[in-house]
Amino acid sequence: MSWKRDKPEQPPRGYHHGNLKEELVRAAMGLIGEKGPNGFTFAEAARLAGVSPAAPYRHFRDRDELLADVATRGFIVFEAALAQAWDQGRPDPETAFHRLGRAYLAFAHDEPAYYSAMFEAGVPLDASPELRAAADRAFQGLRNASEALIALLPQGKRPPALMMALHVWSMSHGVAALFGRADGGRRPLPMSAAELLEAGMLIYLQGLGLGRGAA
Amino acid sequence: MSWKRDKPEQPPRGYHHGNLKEELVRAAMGLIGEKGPNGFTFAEAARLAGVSPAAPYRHFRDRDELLADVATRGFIVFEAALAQAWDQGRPDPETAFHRLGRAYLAFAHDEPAYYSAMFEAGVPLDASPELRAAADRAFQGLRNASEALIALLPQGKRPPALMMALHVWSMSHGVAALFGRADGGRRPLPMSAAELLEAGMLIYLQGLGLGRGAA
DNA sequence: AGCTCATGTGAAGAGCGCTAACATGGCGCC
DNA sequence: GGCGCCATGTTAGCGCTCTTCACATGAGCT
Repeated sequence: MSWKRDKPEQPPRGYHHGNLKEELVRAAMGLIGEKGPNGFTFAEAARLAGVSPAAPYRHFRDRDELLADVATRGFIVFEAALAQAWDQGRPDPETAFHRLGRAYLAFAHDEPAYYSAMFEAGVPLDASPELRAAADRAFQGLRNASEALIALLPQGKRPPALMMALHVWSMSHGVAALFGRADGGRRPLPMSAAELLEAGMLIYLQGLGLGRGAA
Repeated sequence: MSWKRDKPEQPPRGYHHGNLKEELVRAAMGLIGEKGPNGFTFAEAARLAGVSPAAPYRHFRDRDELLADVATRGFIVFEAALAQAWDQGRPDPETAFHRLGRAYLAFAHDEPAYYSAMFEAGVPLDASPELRAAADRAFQGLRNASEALIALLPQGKRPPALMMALHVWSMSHGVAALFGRADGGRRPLPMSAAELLEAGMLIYLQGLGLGRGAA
């Protein structure tokens, strides 16, 4: 015999779902997180949300728009995480900066769905103005942190903050993309991705003249 | 009126193609290069090669195997390009090292199909032993270069070569992935990706104590 | 109470991955 | 030189996805 609940946790709903858009996003994130951005399927997200395959089209123009939406939300959460880690450079910029690096990797590791949608799914940055804006704000956070660090240097020896921010982002993304994910199949390391990035950043800062005690 | 050649360069062939595997790889690379690793379709590659949609399965178990094959070839070409740029560290390791960096970006820029298959398509490194071997050889090239540079440092101040190679790869990949592609939609920069990487590497080397004239 | 429109459903077309059964003919063997 | 094997091609078809269209439902405003 079968109880009426064929699917788990299916609070009976009427013809209208009421909160479909959010549920689709959550379903999509679950799929992306476990099967990668390509394993995700519009139809399957609909199935998980308990609606017909055509229903999602009332909320997203197409599959790519859902992906872009996830990426946008990702950048927003990302920026918040970075801002919290940076904490306005307290107690001092160097300490805060290393927290920032760890936060970057933690995000990539703990939010694979967001990170995938943001950097691996091939979503063009200008898929929507909101996406671009969210990405810009996140980058601006990195840039502000870079500026605070650079301010510790004597005037003659200050590199452009934009360049430094780009370097930081590049190295962080490189480490995260190549070694930071749990998605087996990539290279095993003698050190954790976090340690690798931390060491790399220390060397980089040293090169700028921000070595320990140099300030 | 139409000349008999409906499709360009279609030398009439019999039932058997004769060189289908190679032609499929070339078709796949064309598609990946212009539409990304997801835009590539097994069926379309077959169409480009002028065979039926089922024919590719005589040469590749499935779509992923073709992708892995492209990635493997990519790593081989990549390793050759890096080795040529490194040129055994001549005339001196620093000069050769910067050539290496430029070669990395040039490869990412000039061979988008290879680079996509290698780093963006989500092909697991152990999809085949050949793939893993090719990737390992490429990395070994970077590692050897790192070792040569490190040898310039006084004994007490030498970091692990493996770590340095990982840093170099991370930063290179980060720059290439975020800013180095022509696939519009990403961020416009006040400097070229090559300049960005060059500057980053200079700062990093400076941090290691390999600054100009420090050797 | 009645209307309207956002939000759902079902059916359907086109395309893709992949398999199975069948066709062809290049090449090695006698 | 003729024969047969089997690598390599073909056609047919299943199940799935994305997407669109016409239609159904009912929540909320007037």
